[in-house]
Amino acid sequence: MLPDSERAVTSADKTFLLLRKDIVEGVIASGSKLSEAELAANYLVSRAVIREAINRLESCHLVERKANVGARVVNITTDGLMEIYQVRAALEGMAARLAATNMTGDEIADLKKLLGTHFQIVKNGENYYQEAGDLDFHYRIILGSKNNQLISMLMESIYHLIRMYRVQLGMSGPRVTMAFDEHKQIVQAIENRDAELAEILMRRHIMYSRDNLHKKLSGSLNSEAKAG
Amino acid sequence: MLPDSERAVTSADKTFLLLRKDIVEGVIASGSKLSEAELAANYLVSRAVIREAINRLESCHLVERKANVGARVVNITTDGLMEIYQVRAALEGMAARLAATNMTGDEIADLKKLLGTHFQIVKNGENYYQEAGDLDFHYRIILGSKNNQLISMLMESIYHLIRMYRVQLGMSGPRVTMAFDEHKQIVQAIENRDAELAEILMRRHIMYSRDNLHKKLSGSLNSEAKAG
DNA sequence: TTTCACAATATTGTCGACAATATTAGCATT
DNA sequence: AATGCTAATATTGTCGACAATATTGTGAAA
Repeated sequence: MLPDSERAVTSADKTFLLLRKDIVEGVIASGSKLSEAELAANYLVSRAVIREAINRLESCHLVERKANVGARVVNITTDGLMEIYQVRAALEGMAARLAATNMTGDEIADLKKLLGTHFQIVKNGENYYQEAGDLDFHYRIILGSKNNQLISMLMESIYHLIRMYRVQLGMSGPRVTMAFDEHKQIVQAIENRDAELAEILMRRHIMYSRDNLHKKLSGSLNSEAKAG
Repeated sequence: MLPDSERAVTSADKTFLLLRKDIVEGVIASGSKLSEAELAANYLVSRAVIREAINRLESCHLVERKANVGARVVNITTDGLMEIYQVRAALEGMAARLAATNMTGDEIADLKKLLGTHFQIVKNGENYYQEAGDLDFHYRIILGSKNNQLISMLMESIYHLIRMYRVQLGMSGPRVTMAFDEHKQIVQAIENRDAELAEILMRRHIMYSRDNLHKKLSGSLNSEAKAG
């Protein structure tokens, strides 16, 4: 059973999830305006629930609202993605540090098992890393930090933002090149309860990925400064 | 003139700010239920604007909502404050790192000037550090990071949360013991454009403060694990 | 032709009423 | 008396209408 907070019970919950999905996957284009009336018609709900959904999207930093003007999906820029990765490095680095102390033996064993399945995939000649598997790896460490503030920041806003970028920039899918060895090192550090090293390795892992993205994107996307 | 995002233009804006003030200052007790009807009557607005305000308070992690049940002000616990400080250390450490690279010469000069006025205060025999001054110092470095994601996370949620704890635990006011030397070191690192050191020092500065709080609070406040 | 003012339109903000859900109170049964 | 069911009450969720604000379009003056 899902935890109480994750289950969509109310109409606004469902609409929020639908809207988030459509934004993340680009069905609603980045930068486009969100008309309350229009959305209410499309999603077959009243403006009130659309407004509540939009408010929550704003909390995730997926849309920006201006009073008496309306909401727009955030613009995708290289700079924006780089900023997010910088924050991610700081937070997930700390998560790895805390996980090294706070994960139980069982949780670490599970993590190693996950790593084993990933190794099988790599060994079997498939030279890619499933995105889902990568996410699973990171999720476990984030949850392993046992810090609810950290968990909610990463899971409720940053990860959806990143997914939006990945999907819309075509960086998603199975061709993601793997960093299996980096994952292995991180798990080893956690198993050794070496918090300091776990943080350093996790941060480096994320910053490598950031540099990769930067290389692929430089030139292909404007990195304009935000206009007033 | 205030930036567009800071000006409260709509009724929901104003109510949000009022409610936040009252929660942070303990006028509305931590753990207490927020009845929409009651608040609507007290603040002389409709339930719709109360609901919007509560939604925003939830984004700040100041209240928690449960579908069809209602919203409660978050509970204050030692563990909670420790968690927040851990996140703060990670984010502000990163902010200091980025500030060392991204602050302009003028901004650094201003920061040094601010440090000078603090030195005057300390030298003049007042053995305390004004809380406002401390905040001002941290704000400048956060803004100096030039990372909007980082800025919004720290300014829009973490800092209000911390202030709530400080006010309600009586840790506020002018008796805050100063860490002038630590501030000085941090500024020096930024001036030297030593990003690595700036981060280490800022993180240590915050973790010292965290340990201080922990000592003062241990025993005086329950640190129960969150129930179901 | 350009620019400014003003009217017309469209969009967001706010409200009160009703629907759906949770909580409480009372009663019957064991 | 304790437990479980049902009805009554209270609270949150949703809706459509109206108010307030922004945007657009039109026309007059320079």
